[in-house]
Amino acid sequence: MILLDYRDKRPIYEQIVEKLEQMIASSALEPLTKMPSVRSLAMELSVNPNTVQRAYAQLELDGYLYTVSGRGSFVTAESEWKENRQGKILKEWQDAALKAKAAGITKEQLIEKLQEIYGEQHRNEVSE
Amino acid sequence: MILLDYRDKRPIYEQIVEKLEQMIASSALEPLTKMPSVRSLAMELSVNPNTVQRAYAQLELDGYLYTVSGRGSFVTAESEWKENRQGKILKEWQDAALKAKAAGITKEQLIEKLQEIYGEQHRNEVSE
Amino acid sequence: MILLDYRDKRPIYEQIVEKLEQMIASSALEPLTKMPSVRSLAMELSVNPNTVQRAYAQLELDGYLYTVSGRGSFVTAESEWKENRQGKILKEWQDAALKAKAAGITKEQLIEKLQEIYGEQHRNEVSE
Amino acid sequence: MILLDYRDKRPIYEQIVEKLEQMIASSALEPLTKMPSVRSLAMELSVNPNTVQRAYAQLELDGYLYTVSGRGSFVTAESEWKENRQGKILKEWQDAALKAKAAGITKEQLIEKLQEIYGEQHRNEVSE
DNA sequence: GTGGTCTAGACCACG
DNA sequence: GTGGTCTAGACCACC
Repeated sequence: MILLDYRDKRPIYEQIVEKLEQMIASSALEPLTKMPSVRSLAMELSVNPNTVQRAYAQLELDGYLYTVSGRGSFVTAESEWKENRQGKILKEWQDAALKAKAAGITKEQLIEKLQEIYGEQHRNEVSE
Repeated sequence: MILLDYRDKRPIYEQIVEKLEQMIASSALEPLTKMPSVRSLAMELSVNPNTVQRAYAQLELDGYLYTVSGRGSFVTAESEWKENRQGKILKEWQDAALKAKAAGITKEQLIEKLQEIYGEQHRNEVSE
Repeated sequence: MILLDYRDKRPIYEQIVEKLEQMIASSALEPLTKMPSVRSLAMELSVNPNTVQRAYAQLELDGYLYTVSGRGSFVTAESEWKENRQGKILKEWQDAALKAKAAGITKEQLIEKLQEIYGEQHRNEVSE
Repeated sequence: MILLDYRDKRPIYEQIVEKLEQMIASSALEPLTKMPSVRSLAMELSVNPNTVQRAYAQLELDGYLYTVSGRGSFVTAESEWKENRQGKILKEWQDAALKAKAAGITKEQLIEKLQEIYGEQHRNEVSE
């Protein structure tokens, strides 16, 4: 389910975090679901358990998971992270927009691009 | 003029690159201007000359500077980087917009923010 | 395997780049092979790790390697650099040929030399 | 007559050497002609006299000039450098050709390029 | 262990 | 004085 890109310069744990975050945000992993254990997910991804551990820790920090000692990790209810997440993403987008403005890109150009983006219904993957 | 943030995870030389890039792009440093020497800027920033040199090398690669051994580094004419820069920045903005869409932020919200951004005449600094 | 010439005016890192480039281009180092670590190659060449690192960084820029922090550097698949490389080398050759023409060397002389070069099966090393 | 390119990464004295070499080789400066004095050429080029001095020294080493103390520098007779020059240029061309062969460029491609080069009668400038 | 960054200090070629 | 390179040695994040 999760595909790691070893040529990506970002650390692996970060890639895992991002994928799981997306899966949770898109409800592919539903609230209260039990996450796979650190060990089993590490096996599945052929990755060091430390790495998965780190990803889980990050996700817990960000409010996507909660961990019960001895029982495992679970997906939290939406409310915990939804607002936070949107805020963070919106802030990044604003930064990018400010840079665009500073670089001389017009509002009209950006709005046109927005129309394109929101027009496409079936591509919600981030361009690379 | 340049403020370094040592708590920032990004390397120092990259911060220097970014700041100088902005200054050049915004014409705070005009074409053909002589840049401060590697050593003097290093002193000013309390940083090792190697670090500044690395920043200059990167800026040269990106077409913002040209450098002549024994004479100094100079700001290039606009045409060399302008188009390239806009393309890069626009791409980053699109990625951010796609993420925003995926996170459930509506087109209307984004357009409203754009109005604010392009309306404000006196804040063209990138938020941090 | 790699011999450094300290009397050569070119920087050491550039010599390393050139040798490795040749080895990769001639498939002496096959795609996906793990390169020796920065430190180990530095030891082997009796050179500072920084110097090797710089060479690797250059090779990555040129598309011969990709490198993953904490895991090592790896040879890329052919396609990434092959075309680019041929173009660059052909351009150098044309420059040399134009100089030869300007110096009064005839087309016939050059063609004769070409016959020799492409006739010899066992000397494909660049003369130095 | 001589145009210096301050954005060229090669040292200035080398650019001067190359231009003068070309002028001598193409008989724009005839044998036994007196060269301009170091000081006057330095003035004309807006360059440090040391730099011109160095260029003259190099040209003398290569056999293009000879210097008579107190009288100035003079262009040598052809025989002194002609053979030498052709040899050096030919060697460079061979190196380039060997690299081309190693990069998988065929003899036919090179010969075709040669036809083009020797076909053009009016472009004997080195491509850049 | 790996690569990435940084410092301090040195030497060189160039102008 | 200028940029370019190199060394020796250090610290960090990641796996």
